[in-house]
Amino acid sequence: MSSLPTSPSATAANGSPESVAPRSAGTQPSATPQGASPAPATPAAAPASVPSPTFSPLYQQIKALIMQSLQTGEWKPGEMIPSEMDLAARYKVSQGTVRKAIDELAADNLVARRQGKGTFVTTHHEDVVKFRFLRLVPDEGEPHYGASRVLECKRLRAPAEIARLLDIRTGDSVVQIRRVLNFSNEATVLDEIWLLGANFKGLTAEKLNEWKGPMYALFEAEFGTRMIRATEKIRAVAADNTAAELLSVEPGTPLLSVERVSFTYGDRPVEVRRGLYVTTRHYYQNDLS
Amino acid sequence: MSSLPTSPSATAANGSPESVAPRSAGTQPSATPQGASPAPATPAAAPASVPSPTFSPLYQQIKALIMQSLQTGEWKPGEMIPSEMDLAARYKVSQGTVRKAIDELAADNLVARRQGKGTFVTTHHEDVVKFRFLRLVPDEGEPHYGASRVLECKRLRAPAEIARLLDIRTGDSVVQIRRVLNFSNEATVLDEIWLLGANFKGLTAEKLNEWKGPMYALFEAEFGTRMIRATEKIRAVAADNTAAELLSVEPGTPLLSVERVSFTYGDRPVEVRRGLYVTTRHYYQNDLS
DNA sequence: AAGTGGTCTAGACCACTTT
DNA sequence: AAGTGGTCTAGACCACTTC
Repeated sequence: MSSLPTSPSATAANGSPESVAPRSAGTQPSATPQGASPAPATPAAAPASVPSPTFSPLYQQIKALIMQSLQTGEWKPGEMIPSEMDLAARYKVSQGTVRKAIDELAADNLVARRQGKGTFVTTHHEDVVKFRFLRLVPDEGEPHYGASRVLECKRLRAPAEIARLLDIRTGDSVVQIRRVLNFSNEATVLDEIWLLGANFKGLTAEKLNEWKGPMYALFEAEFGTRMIRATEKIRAVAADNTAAELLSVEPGTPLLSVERVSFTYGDRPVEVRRGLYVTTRHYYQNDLS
Repeated sequence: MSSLPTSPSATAANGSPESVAPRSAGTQPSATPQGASPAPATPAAAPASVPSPTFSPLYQQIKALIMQSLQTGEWKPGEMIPSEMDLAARYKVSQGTVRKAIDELAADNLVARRQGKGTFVTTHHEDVVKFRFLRLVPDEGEPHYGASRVLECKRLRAPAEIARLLDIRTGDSVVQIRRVLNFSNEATVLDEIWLLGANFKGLTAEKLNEWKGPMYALFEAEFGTRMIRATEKIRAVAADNTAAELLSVEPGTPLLSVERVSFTYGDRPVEVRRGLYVTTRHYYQNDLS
């Protein structure tokens, strides 16, 4: 939520809302590229003061500006963002600085660079992204996504625990979904999902069932809510009667319990999900590095 | 294992084994910084030939060279590597190119930069690194590492499955370790570990029990084998009688099964590990991004 | 041919740490 | 004060894609 971080010399509100720093726009690199002193009388003495309360490098500020444009939908998922040269001109910084900002956005998987083509906003429609958020891999053969069967989709008031995780108040509106995922015709995942009510008005079981493809792609396309990060807490639990029946296993069968909180821009939590995975013919893949 | 990749213009064997490219070493940036043209008569026409069979950017070659020095132990875990300027002089490239190489090594967690101090080889003695390889977090309180009780440590011939994962032949020598990890005085992890026999001559239960600290730190310090990456396959399983007894749970209790393969330099597997985690008061933490 | 991202260089200055 | 990594710039050229 923080807007432009204050920078000792590089930032100071000037006229243009797009311009980041009041730097000398001339091609000649002046003696003080960082911080155009508004007091031209003492050009050399001015910028030494103020040892910077909250220093933020230029490229971080550019990154924040680009992220803001992503959030507001100026550049939508799947679209190309302006070229590095264009962004450099827009923000009045060098191409190298824009480059470094985009480097970080690419590392965060918010955008993807394609040489010769441009830089594109990532989307949950891509195969690559799917595997980032569903790490269940079959023992044999390639990952394959079966159909999602929605059992339930209703609005209700958030229980205390869910509200806490979503950073809302107990009783605030949430949407609850329950569904079963089949992998090669075997019930493999039972999901219980809570979504921020405010962000998902009009979400129904029909919409979910009609949708072919990842649920997050639907959220992104129809509700303008893009999941960009998640944390998971994984445990082994025993199947209760309900889960056992829905997953066609014996009660007491060990299941992987995956509690996920997903975040959108600004690190705002928008989804809590509790998945129960049958791991007899699949496993949860993780890489440590 | 691949040595210096061939590069169209930037690479060609010259005298110095350290020098990467036969570029003009003069301080004056010549008209052709890429590929010093020996024929100054036709400056624009020369370098177009040879469309590069296996192109590899300079900084990748530098990265490989630095990694080689890490592997051979020229710079040991915990030590500082030469400054960017020194490395630039050594490899006869610009500081910016060295910088980019180190950037990637830092992203891979092979080195860590510390502003004002230098760049240091990472080590498993650091707290930060521990959490990269042991992701079990208590429900309440801070992560705390209890003592490791070694049940067994013996040499044996690799079973087929282990041999396959370690990329050796069935029957080749391996070291097998079994141990229990206590977290705040509760048995929480039961590990069964297989190590490449060739790399761990002289490893005994005594050495393991005397060692205070992470096992990987011992491997790194005493056996020159540094784990830099691992993959894990996670499942939920039921405790058998042996595991139940050692972990003080009822037989049949759901446990997290974590099958890990760890790799050292050159992506060579050196360890296979099967852990059984009690997840009643702890959970496996994972971040998706 | 033109436009995109990717690499490489050189030099300036800043921030941090140690001497 | 000196040395380290961190930021920023400007310009050149390369590789890939599209027109």
